[in-house]
Amino acid sequence: MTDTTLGQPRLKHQKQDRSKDSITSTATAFILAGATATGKTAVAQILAEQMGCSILSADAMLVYKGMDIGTAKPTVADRGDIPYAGIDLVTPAEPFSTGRWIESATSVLKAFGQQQPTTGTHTVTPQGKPSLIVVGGTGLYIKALTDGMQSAVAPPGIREKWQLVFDHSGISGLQSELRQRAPEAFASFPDPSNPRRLLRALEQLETMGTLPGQWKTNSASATTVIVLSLPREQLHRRIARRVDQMFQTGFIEEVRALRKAYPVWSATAAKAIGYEEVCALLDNTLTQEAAREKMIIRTRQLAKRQETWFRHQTQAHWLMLTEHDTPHAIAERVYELWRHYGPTTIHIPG
RNA sequence: GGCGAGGUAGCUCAGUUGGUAGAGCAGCGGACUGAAAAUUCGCGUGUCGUCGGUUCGAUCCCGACCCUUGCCA
Repeated sequence: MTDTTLGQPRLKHQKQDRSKDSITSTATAFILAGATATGKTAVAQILAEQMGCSILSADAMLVYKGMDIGTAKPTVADRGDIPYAGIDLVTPAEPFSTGRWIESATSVLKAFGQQQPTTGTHTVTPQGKPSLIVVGGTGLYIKALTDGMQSAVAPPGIREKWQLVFDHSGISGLQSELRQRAPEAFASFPDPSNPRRLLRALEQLETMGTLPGQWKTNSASATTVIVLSLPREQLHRRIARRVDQMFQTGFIEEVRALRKAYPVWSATAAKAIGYEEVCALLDNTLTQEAAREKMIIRTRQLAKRQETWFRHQTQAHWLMLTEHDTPHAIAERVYELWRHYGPTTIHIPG
């Protein structure tokens, strides 16, 4: 089959990377990405059923238990018999991070790694061998998976320390701290007015002695992610429709119940699109029409940022869709592309 | 119908003592290494309601008209 010949150079390339890092094992997965509301969840479900795969969600908001309607999480009925990982990992009261997601993903991959051949013939559906579909819109999670994120858990207190610097002396405080510690790195810092990145850079510098730089495995050229995309105007229409559906299917009630169960939410969960607005609605600081409007706008802006990420940060094959394409038809096209590219090899850390 | 206020970017508005105009939001593009649905950077020509008048020159002053809005009838 043509799959294997196409897959060959990639495998060689990745084996080289593997030797210079202390990565012990690999797994393979098919990766499906795309902006929010492009329909990737339904497509992944169909493909998982047809191929006998499990699904690993790469989405920063599906990790929260109970945040279902507003995150467009597939329902239990939607999921059928397909095992899902990467969802319902923590409560909205707990903070979450990319690191925690990788941790969780790693344990999933380990289970799959043992069942997968590391080299040789990869077919799209290895007979009798369950395979993994990674689906999601959080580009950083996918890239962390495919390219290997430098790992270091900062000891508690360090971020707080730098946060304090920021609170007291603002962005210029962080800038001068970084300039002092790493002048040449600061000079070429990509966006020096971004407090998050400055803060994280200082945190990492203190913890690991290095700044964020090279990805661990430079396999971007070998990884092909399928990205679903709709024309902007059609996507905007779908977003508006989906937000209205959320309200019609009890979104406000969901948020009300969640607040009762968890009076205080983590900073990450509290910023979720829709949840922030409906909380404001319940606090009477926003009308329902204003909440709806704001949700639609924020979702559109998210979608735009997601597409920017996939355009520039991942080796992607874009699948241009129309709103008239059915999930089954899309699934068929994705399947063909997966046949063509073969699965992506993922290095499992540890 | 009378009196007042207003009609400027997709929206909300600022402004020009007359030399053809700029903010916020939206939109578009970019960045992104453990907060990522986060955070952050860049991009502003639009018959200044319409038609006349005054003027070297009008979006600005004057007149008429159209539309919106408030109060009084």
